[in-house]
Amino acid sequence: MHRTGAVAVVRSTLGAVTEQRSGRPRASSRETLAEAACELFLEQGYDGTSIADIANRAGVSRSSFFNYFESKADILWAGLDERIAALDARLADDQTTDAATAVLAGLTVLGDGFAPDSLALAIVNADAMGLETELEREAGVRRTRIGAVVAARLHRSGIDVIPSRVAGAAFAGAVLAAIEAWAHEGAGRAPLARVLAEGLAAASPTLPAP
Amino acid sequence: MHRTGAVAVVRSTLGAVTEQRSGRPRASSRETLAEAACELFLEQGYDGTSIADIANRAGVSRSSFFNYFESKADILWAGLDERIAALDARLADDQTTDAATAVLAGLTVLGDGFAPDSLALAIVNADAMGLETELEREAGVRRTRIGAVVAARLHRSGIDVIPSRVAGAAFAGAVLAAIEAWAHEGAGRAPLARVLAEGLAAASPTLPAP
DNA sequence: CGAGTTGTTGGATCGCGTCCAACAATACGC
DNA sequence: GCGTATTGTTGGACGCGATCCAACAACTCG
Repeated sequence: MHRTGAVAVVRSTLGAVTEQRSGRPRASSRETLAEAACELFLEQGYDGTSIADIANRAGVSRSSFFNYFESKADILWAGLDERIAALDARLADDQTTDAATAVLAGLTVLGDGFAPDSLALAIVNADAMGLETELEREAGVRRTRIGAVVAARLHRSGIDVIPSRVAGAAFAGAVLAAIEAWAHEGAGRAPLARVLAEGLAAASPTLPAP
Repeated sequence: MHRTGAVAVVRSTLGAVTEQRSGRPRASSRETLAEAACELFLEQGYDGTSIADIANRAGVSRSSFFNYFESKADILWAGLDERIAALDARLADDQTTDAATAVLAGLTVLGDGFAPDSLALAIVNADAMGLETELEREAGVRRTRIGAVVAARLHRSGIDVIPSRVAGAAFAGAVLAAIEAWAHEGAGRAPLARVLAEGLAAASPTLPAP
């Protein structure tokens, strides 16, 4: 069986680290597929675009699409999902006594460096893409996930279940409201941080008085 | 074309009002289908139960299922969805100056008389039914909807967009956290009102100081 | 009894998501 | 250079949710 783990690290002249694993190289990338998808969403709408269409424009087969994204909806949300996973790991490891500041810090870094990706594009062009209901559904999932992560951290620090969940929901709502506002005011121009700070401030009163 | 609107109201001896419309009577009901569905979910799991299975056990055809529910997921959420629609209508009509108390009152009546239906059963037996991810998804949709309704009412009264959405998210989280807690502590025993009040209290600090 | 209305049924269709076996392209040890 | 392990790609099949539609059935009313 696998003798070495079969991973070679190739260091280029500039020192950039490119992980070069054995086996056939990928024929495409998430970015390529996401671009193709967004083009098609604008041309034909979200529902009018099949996964086969997207794969076809990106030059891969329909089967391969699922090597890059778990579902059609994940095209738009993959970026945020990664950050939520990172937030989860961060808050789960956290040993601080002050859960409130840990949550605030975690959510702030979640927003830091958030790039205008396919999600921002989709929010702005939601009507043109026929995405209204789709975004409602999928935004709800992320709100739930963020809320659960935050609530778990708060509950671990001794806060009751219901207040923890309410606070989690408030902070999750702050994140998504901020993303939406940021996308609408031109994701490229202003950083997400400012509007996110406004949301976090609005949600903070749900935390127990210090 | 339709001459009278074709609706006859039949008043029984006890005064109960049964709307008797012209045309073929329904062969089943939401309740019958929901019961059949819950039985099957417990026996085979949610994913292992097809809509054909449900319709079959309830004694109707698969096609007819969609005359009663819009989707498989709606079997569990139809009850709450009706109340959300009522909340929406109530808050949209509301002319009160005090948006905060209007929201609190609206959410309280949303919880009043909430009966332990298929949703409560599903929450309690989520693991047995293999519903964990499904409930996460669908609960998120309702959280989003409640949050949007509340936020719209708050925003109409002059509160900024982001604080409105954060407060909406907090109150929506309160409702769903309350329903979940209520289901887990035996939906039949205690009324939803008490635990819901706890949630609303936890969410209230997101409202502007009076 | 006939007309209008409402509901049921089966079948067709479409797309998402899963699964799988066959095949292709790479790295590595020899 | 050659086998081998590994990783990806591809096409096809499948099941299921959901939509649509024409034909039919059951009821009310005049």
